[in-house]
Amino acid sequence: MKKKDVHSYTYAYEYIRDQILSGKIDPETKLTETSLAEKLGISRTPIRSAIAKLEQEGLIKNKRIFIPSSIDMRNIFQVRILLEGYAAKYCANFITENALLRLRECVDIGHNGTTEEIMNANYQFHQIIVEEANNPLITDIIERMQSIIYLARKTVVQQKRPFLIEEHELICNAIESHNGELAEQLMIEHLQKDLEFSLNHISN
Amino acid sequence: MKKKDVHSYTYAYEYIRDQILSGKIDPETKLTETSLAEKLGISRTPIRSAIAKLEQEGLIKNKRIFIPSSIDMRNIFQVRILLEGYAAKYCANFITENALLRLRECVDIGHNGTTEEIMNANYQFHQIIVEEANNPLITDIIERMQSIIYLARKTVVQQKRPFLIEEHELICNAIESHNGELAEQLMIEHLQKDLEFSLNHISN
DNA sequence: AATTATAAAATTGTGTACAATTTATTTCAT
DNA sequence: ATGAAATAAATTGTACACAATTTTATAATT
Repeated sequence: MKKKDVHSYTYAYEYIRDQILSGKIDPETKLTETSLAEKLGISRTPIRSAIAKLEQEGLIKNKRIFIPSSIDMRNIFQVRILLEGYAAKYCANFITENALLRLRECVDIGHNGTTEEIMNANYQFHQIIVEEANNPLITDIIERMQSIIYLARKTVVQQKRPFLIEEHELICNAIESHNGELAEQLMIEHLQKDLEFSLNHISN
Repeated sequence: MKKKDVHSYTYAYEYIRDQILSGKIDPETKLTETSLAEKLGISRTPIRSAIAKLEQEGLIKNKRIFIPSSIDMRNIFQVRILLEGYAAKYCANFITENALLRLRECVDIGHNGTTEEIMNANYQFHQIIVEEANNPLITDIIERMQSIIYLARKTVVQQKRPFLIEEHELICNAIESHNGELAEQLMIEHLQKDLEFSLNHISN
């Protein structure tokens, strides 16, 4: 699909990541460099790079798929609450006009879009807020957790958690009216509800 | 705890890391796999692993040493404030007796130790609080920032920032008396002062 | 049968050669 | 000289062979 991403290790990374996230790999199986290399028809070197990256993203641990426990999920969401809560508060004062428009668009898609579109809009909504916090480190940290966050988002969107979009809308409104404290509080509650719903609806 | 760390990539990692942190590498020079491999007398493969790790720790960027700007430092400390502030608050309720003792010991060493001992005690002080928050992800994130945090700590300790140890003592007291809100607030102010001092006393 | 010791297999770590790509240098036309 | 194009050099990406290590299976001892 890309021209620039001809590199084998990118290909391997995306392939393995998709296999894990779509649940096509039995969680028990050990991901060995050799077998993956054979399956993809490339050498072990790029496979190793790909696994290293997935390991630092927390999707793989000790060469095995890492399925987050409830506690792991709570830990991840605690970090999200701290960082995204801060980002929401910060946004209320410093968000750009353009970003606010895109944020509003995410809410709209949330109301009218297809499941796939909503999945993406949901991601974008949080991403915009994080990026508008103007702290690349925070963006990085959140980015690193995406693979696991994805699992929760899939659950929440596909199983249609109630008030999901309405909560986005409230956050959006709070940011628009420059109410940082409210935006932060709403974001915290929003994430807590996402967490609880995910834990009670373990899909795959 | 010390395993068979004969692995070349561990050796390479520690060597390169030390060279950077002690300022022995000119920030302009590009860290090429080949030249490092030659210098250390090993092959490029383990060098590559080492560089990948240092890159994800933020000490290297695009194969060049990453010297954090003032803005970068502020961003890093913003994350510390969020995570360590939370950890301090959490600690006030859930810290173990043993950890509290070790925390107190760090304060004592801060008063009486040598510069090197204080450096380590300072690290330990923050580390204990972070670990007692019982969230391995938070521990990981902080751990990943250590290399850069080290630069600030060196400045603060070696140039004897006023009230450094006293602030630790106050935080320790707040935790001991289960005053979470106070512990958090003190930690935030403590980190802010560390940041400002570091920015005004750029040592290397 | 359980436990330990030994051997075999699988897997990861490392070195090295070469290909692909990026970066630096030279050449040439204007 | 300046800038574009061509070329050379440096560097990274990949494959593969072999060594070191870890894991698994097998045998031996109690």
